[in-house]
Amino acid sequence: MPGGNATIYDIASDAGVSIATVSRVLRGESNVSQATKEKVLRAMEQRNYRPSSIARGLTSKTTHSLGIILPKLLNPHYAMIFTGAQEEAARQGYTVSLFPWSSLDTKAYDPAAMLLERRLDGIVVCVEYLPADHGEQVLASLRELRRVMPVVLIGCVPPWYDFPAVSNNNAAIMKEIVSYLVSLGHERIAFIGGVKEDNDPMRREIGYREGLTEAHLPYTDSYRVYAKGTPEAGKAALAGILDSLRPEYWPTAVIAMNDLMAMGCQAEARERGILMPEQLSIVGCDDLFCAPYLCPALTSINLHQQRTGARAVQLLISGENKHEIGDWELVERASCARVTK
Amino acid sequence: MPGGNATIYDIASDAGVSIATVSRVLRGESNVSQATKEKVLRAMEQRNYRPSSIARGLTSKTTHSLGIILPKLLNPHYAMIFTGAQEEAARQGYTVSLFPWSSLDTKAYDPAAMLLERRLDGIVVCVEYLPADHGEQVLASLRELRRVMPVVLIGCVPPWYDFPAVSNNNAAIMKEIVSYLVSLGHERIAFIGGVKEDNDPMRREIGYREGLTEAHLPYTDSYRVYAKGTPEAGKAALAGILDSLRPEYWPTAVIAMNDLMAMGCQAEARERGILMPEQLSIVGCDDLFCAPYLCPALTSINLHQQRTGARAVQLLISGENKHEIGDWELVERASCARVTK
DNA sequence: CTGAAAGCGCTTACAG
DNA sequence: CTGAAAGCGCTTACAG
Repeated sequence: MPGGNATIYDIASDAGVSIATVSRVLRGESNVSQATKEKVLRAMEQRNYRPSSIARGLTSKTTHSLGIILPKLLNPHYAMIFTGAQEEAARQGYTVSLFPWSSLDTKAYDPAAMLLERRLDGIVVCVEYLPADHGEQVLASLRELRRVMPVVLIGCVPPWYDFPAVSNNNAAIMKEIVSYLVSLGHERIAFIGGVKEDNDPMRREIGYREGLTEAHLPYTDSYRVYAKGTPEAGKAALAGILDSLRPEYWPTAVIAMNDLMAMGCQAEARERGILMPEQLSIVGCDDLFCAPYLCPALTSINLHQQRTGARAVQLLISGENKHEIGDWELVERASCARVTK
Repeated sequence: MPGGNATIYDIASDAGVSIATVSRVLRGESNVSQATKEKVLRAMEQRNYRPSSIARGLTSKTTHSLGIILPKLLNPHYAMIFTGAQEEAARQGYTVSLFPWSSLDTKAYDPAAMLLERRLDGIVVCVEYLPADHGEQVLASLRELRRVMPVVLIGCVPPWYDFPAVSNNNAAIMKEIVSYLVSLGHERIAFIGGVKEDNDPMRREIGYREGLTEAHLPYTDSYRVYAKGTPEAGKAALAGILDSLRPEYWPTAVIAMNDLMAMGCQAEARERGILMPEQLSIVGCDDLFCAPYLCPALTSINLHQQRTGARAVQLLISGENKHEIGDWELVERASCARVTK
């Protein structure tokens, strides 16, 4: 047996000490004489001994393993969050396993699942959105989950949820995007994406309208389309706007909820022969790796997702009940242009 | 205590039976009378009892948790593999945690790490490439890892490695791409990407040259550039080719090792005002979600990565020592055109 | 069909 | 500074 199979008993007998002593040097306790410590260390080395984290977990009630619930790893936005979370976890000696939760927005989560049997030390939950019609249901699931293990939220988290979380001020982001487009002379600015959210004071809706108000621009229902965050949905959404309006009322700029939707918008505009950015400016969000390679290169919002994931893990491990708001930057690329009259 | 805290002892005493009996119904053994079974089930329900997979693991020597080692989750190619692996694992009651292994190609892996203490039931390792200069080193690491837990490989895996694996016939893929381009009239076909690989009989190099040979086209060193699989590297690689040749010798088509590199090639061509696909056809590989949204939409190879991940997990769990070769399809999009003379 | 007992590989008081 | 013993929550023979 090359290794991984020796137990604390083997080491103890090899070193001529008790298992309690071995356990002490294992955990780096100071109350062990230098001499015995070395004996034990040598024995462990020779056997290529690795303590079983699972046996350790049985007594210590801590598994050093975390979970993360994501809507969809295939969206690089979440891959970035996961990567940040995993790296931070590894740094602190934790492992993280993936639990997709595609049903977050439709069904109550069943905490009776695999999740519970794993005795995780905690879990990061990425909340994509809190639908107005059943946000309460989602919240209830989260609370139930929290009764059995520490939870840190990422995403849409109204302050009254009282969960440790790291989120973004989506309202502020949207407002800045609107201001940016206004500064380029845009007056007809569409906003595509997202379901009708609950009344999170930081929801995008708020910032979008505030931005318009500040610029003394009217809010128009025709420029606001609800759709889920996929390229296909983005494409269809823009098509819907264009089909419903006479060309002279077409928006000169559209803000997409995420880069995926923005990609779809580009595809639709391209098909229709709408020049970008001359006739249509587009802003996305998430700043995916492909944003610089789209046509035109997509202006987007860098959300520092890896940092977000890392912070969430830190909160989880430290147990702090903080709600942090991440910072972000508008990354200007070629997809936005000054309005030509 | 709402749940997750009851133990098998609680259930046993509630139901008025021994823990052995509880354990039996837990594991769904048949030799339990219907009556006691129901009593036990009721007790479990009332306590919201969830067996501890970690206690179970101590005795049964099986943790039902798998690992996956990826070069880089941020490349959607690997996110697809992971997703497929995770879904299949969940279906079979397994959990999978992520272990990035950025150092696979440079340093020997230290199996003494976290990996070992976790007592995983097995691990899927994605091998990006087997560098000619230290492929042996990588192989040695893999073998060492395998001494302590079951391993299934994904990626570049020469048959003589004798590992269970699911890989692609990269040679066949490359050959088909070359044939496809030849059928469009291309004669100067560049191949960008990958380090110099070891002598895997299915390596891309082989197929590339075979394709040329079959079309009675010369192999030209100037059209073969080694570079790693990032957009930046792809961009630089194409720039290198173009800078080194007089325009009349420029390739009319380039095959990129993956879509990431292809994106970089597009960017470089665009900057130089080279028309795509009229003056330059490009083929990628991996068929990332963004491929249809690039300009022009990128022709690529669909590798069925989710299926690959799922199969790897199946091999891991079943313990079969098979080497499977996944199938794939060329997905034609707008990035390739007939050569104009 | 059911139970008593040992054991999995650690940690944690408790003595000394 | 070190050891004997109990215990973590299960599974697994072994009896009956």
